Amino acid sequence: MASRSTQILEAAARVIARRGVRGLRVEELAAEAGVSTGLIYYHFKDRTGILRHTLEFINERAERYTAARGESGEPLSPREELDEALLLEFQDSPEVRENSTAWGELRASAVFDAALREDLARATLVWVQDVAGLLGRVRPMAPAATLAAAAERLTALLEGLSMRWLSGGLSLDHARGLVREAVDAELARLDRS
Amino acid sequence: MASRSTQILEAAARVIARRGVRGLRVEELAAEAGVSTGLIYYHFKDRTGILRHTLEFINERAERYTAARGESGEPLSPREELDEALLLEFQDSPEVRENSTAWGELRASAVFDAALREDLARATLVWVQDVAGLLGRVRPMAPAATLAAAAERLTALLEGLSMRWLSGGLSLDHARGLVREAVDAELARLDRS
DNA sequence: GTCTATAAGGAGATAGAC
DNA sequence: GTCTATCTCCTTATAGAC
Repeated sequence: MASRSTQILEAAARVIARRGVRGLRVEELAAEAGVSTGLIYYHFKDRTGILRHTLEFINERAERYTAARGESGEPLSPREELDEALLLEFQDSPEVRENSTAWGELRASAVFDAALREDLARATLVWVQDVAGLLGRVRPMAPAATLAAAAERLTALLEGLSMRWLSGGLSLDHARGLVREAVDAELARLDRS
Repeated sequence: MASRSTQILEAAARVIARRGVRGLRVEELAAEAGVSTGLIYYHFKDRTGILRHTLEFINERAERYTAARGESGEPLSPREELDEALLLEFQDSPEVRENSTAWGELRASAVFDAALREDLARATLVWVQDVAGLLGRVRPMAPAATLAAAAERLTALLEGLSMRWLSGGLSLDHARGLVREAVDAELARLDRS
């Protein structure tokens, strides 16, 4: 039941992955979606409207594949769940790449656009708390503040590595290895505190 | 003895800190530098040339303040040197903020602009090796590959935290605390490998 | 080396037919 | 709802005078 709007937003995610938020051209989006530029303005008012709806669309989609992680397959140990949740960002599926790219673009745009900061801060907080929760299941005795700090570092590291991956300076395999070792290092640190 | 080129590049760093790489307009740069657009094209050929030279300029400036760190004041222990080198990125001086902003912009732009990727990868490598060298002086017995991986993580973490700082989601003090703890965690991991 | 003026080509947005 | 055609502004980049 992909409506016209959805069809355009899916195309927008692809175009943003290819050109970035600030490289998105309405005409290219129209071609990608197989519609006219006029129709896009009919549905989304203006360029900013396109962007806002696309970012919303992308967040919903990310929630969907994050949730799907737990449901399928055999039950995992807490450590395995943690690893999986973090490594989810380093897969070469178009959907993950599109989401990572858009997230990085959103983060970079927020530096110059106050309007984006609040949404981004909220989404970041949710992510950090999610990771802190997973860490807490691996080290149940660790204090909450320590878990939160470790989660902040791991998620910030993921963002940093993700940008290096997307900008071509880091292979997926290498990134995944670095993430695993970072989890090791953080867990070891939790044991000592 | 600031030459005209230098004057333009300093202005470019300020404009990029304000508008981003993709928000940089040659006309605004000209106004900021107090010169004409024509002169800018005379010196830098085209928009990409401006960007490339600005990246270079920023890296040199960062190296300068990185180098200046060691010279002044009392001699530091290897661990103190490492901490200082990493914490250098989290100061609220205009110069540091400009450098961090520009670096983040260039990283984000490189995702969509192949012309920037090579320079950026080279600059990243230099940085990683510098940090690996400092780590090696703290843990002289650690294997080079292990040091390199730790340096990759620490620098990627710095990039991630830096973006959060600049996009308003993280205070400088908090960022500095997280960096210190990350160094702890990485050093502890080096001891176990 | 530096400026002024302007060509040339995007890119966002709208009008009006169907 | 959807398309075609087009208007207008903005931006890069160059030409030519000084």
